[in-house]
Amino acid sequence: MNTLAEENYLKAIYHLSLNDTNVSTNQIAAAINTKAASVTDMLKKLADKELINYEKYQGVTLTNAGEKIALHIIRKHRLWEYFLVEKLNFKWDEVHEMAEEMEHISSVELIDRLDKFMDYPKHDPHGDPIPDRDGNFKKHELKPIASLNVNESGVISGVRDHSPTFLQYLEKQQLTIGKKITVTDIIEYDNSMILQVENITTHISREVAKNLLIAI
Amino acid sequence: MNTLAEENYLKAIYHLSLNDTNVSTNQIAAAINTKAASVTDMLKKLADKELINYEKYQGVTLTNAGEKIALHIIRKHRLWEYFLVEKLNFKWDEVHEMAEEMEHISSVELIDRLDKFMDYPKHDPHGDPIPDRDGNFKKHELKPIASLNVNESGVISGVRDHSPTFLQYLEKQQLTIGKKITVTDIIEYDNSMILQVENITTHISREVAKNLLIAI
DNA sequence: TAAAAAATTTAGACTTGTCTAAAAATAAAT
DNA sequence: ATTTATTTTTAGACAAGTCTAAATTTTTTA
Ligand SMILES: [Mn+2]
Ligand SMILES: [Mn+2]
Ligand SMILES: [Mn+2]
Ligand SMILES: [Mn+2]
Repeated sequence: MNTLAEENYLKAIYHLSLNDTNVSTNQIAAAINTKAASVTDMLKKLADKELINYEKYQGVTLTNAGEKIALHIIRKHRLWEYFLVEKLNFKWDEVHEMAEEMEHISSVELIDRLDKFMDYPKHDPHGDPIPDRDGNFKKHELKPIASLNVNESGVISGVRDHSPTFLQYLEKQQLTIGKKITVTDIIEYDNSMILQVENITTHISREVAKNLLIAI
Repeated sequence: MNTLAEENYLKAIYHLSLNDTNVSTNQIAAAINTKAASVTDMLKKLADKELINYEKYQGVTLTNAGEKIALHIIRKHRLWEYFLVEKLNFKWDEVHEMAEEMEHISSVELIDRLDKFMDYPKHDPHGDPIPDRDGNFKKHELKPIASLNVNESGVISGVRDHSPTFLQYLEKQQLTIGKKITVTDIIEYDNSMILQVENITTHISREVAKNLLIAI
């Protein structure tokens, strides 16, 4: 099949494609923690395998075959994260690095059985959708809490920043997936927000409000 | 830590050490499906890391550090096999190849939690002992059914051949781990054996009798 | 115990994936 | 529309792991 390195490139390109239609060499290099020259080498290999569309200097897009592989890796990543949290009781800020390794386990039958074992979860611990075995998922439309006005509310459904420190902060503030929040005030001076989270009042910075997402 | 290749070499050396104190280059090459020249290269690297004791032309033994790593990989392999059979309902002949990949997942915390999740199993689906987190396990003494005389009996506790075809054959004959068997007759002509397995009578070849193990 | 056979190691080469430094192309700024 | 800055690609090198073919060592056999 594909090497571990190839899989990581395809996954990175997929994620970057969500923000930009054409993904640049430098973007990939930054995402994957390598140098641009290394990326160029790999892009040639992936293009040879017809997993990406690549024109020199013009950036890349995934072909259907490439996207299918990327989605399968993401499916595995998110199912293993769900397993680690729901079955092995890890916290949501602890599972990403382990899933980075587990997503490369190749057996399709294994991942389908794991999916069934957990009763076909639709979202991972961070609120991200889990593709089914055919790569399909309903992409829920989300928006940042920062876009709300006073007295508007929503249900926390995702995060834009997956770093452990951010996730730990949210956990401490009880700002976790599924919680309903209401904006009770916005401080004009710094655009920070006062939230009502169930029966708790919390004050979050603009920065946090931009990275915490609610269902539309 | 150690690379995937290094881990596979250490594991192979460990398994071969159970039969011979000094493990030869050719034995390793056969076990790992490589050429002797490649093995020699790797032995030098492992010796540099002080994971094996290596003297040119004399074969190798594991150091304590090397054995510890090997046992940890074997622990992971067998725990994942147990998981696949007990939680995901795979058959005992289907899990080895998947475990060959999963045994390289690095997190120690993950494997300890998996161990706890399954309530600290002592043996994998093939009857092999699962080392604890310190590498300790009680090596059960086993002997082949072939060593029994007429009217002697024992409990099936392991296999000497782990190939899917052998395991499938055993499954079909109900000759699975935990079953009590009694030798009711031995055919002198070919040394094949008639077994009573609970309320079923089965006829097995000498070859099979040598590879099916019972607790002493 | 000397010759033959088998096992092991060395030498040199190849692939994958990475890097630095330099060249080329594109984009931005005057 | 040039010049300047940024991005991307090429050139050449390196480490890990493997291979074949040849040399060396050990073991076996006569
Ligand atoms: Mn993740
Ligand atoms: Mn996630
Ligand atoms: Mn196995
Ligand atoms: Mn096993």
